[in-house]
Amino acid sequence: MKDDAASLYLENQLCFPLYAASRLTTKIYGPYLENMGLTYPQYLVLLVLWQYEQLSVKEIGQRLYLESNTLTPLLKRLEQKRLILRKRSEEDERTVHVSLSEEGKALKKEAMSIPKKIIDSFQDNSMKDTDLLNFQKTLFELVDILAKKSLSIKEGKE
Amino acid sequence: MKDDAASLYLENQLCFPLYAASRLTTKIYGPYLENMGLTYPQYLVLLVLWQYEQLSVKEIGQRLYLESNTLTPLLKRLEQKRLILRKRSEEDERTVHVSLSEEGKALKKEAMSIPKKIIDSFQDNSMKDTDLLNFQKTLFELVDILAKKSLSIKEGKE
DNA sequence: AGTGATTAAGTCGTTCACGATTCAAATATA
DNA sequence: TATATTTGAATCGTGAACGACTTAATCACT
Repeated sequence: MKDDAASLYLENQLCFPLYAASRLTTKIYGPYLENMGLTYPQYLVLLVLWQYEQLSVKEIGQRLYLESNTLTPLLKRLEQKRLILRKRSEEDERTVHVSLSEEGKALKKEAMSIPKKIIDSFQDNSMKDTDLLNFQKTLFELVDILAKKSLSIKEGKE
Repeated sequence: MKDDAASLYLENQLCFPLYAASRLTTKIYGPYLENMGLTYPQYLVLLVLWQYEQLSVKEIGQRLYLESNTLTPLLKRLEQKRLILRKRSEEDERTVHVSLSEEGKALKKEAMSIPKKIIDSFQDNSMKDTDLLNFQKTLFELVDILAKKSLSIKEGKE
């Protein structure tokens, strides 16, 4: 990679296409989530709760790479929608346990049809399944590396 | 892909790792941009202006997949920092031309050192260059497909 | 037991994203 | 030429993200 002006252009960067792809994929989810009255980050929280039943705010954050300053207001909105329950732990009063309400559990059935719909809507595209699988694998590796990196940045600061 | 609960889990999805990777990479840019007093989206706008000198709000949006409701306030902030100029076109009073101030142009030199620093900070990682290049290629294809897709969703709505 | 550090959640302020809408200018069409 | 439609930018409201900070509870160590 040459250290000249070209390296500044969008096409040559990694961060921009990730940023664009993230926003664009979220937009594809949009109509389906709107039907359920959810935003994408709210859907992600439910996703981990459908998998783990009960988690602390901290544990949700570890899975989504988010912190309490983002999660607390979001969880309050999910609570207002009667989809989750928040309860302060009795063993450790610092932690708050988040779990699904009956409505929250019920929403899982509806949500299960989304991935298939998203995939179907891509039937006409030109990407090979093998390419996509490979891509996904690298993407997860990247997330892993980035998470460690950004953690070390944070610790370096402190 | 089976249409059961497993397909809901984060590990099996594409959108979540994109979302995570996007936020994590932005965080890596953080310290460098902070030195220049910029946010990542502001940096992106300067990036396209360093490449094209002058663009309308619309044209910037086409390159970054953003619309005026996001760009207008952002551009005003860049104007306040004296990095760009905004001038309503005389041929077509609807469009606003955005161009770089001298300070904005001067910032390019500083910005040029960032990509190398980011890359260097990844020296110790385990990803092969070839994998990364392949990944980047697929990522751009994906952005292209997603952009078309989300455009057709939008038009279908209208 | 006492105190100093750490930890989990929450608050606050700023900046994105984005849907819905408005407004004025330009274009198309009757 | 009138009028309808489209277009580019801007405004508004809501919900993320996130840095910096606060608060209260727990832990670690003497």
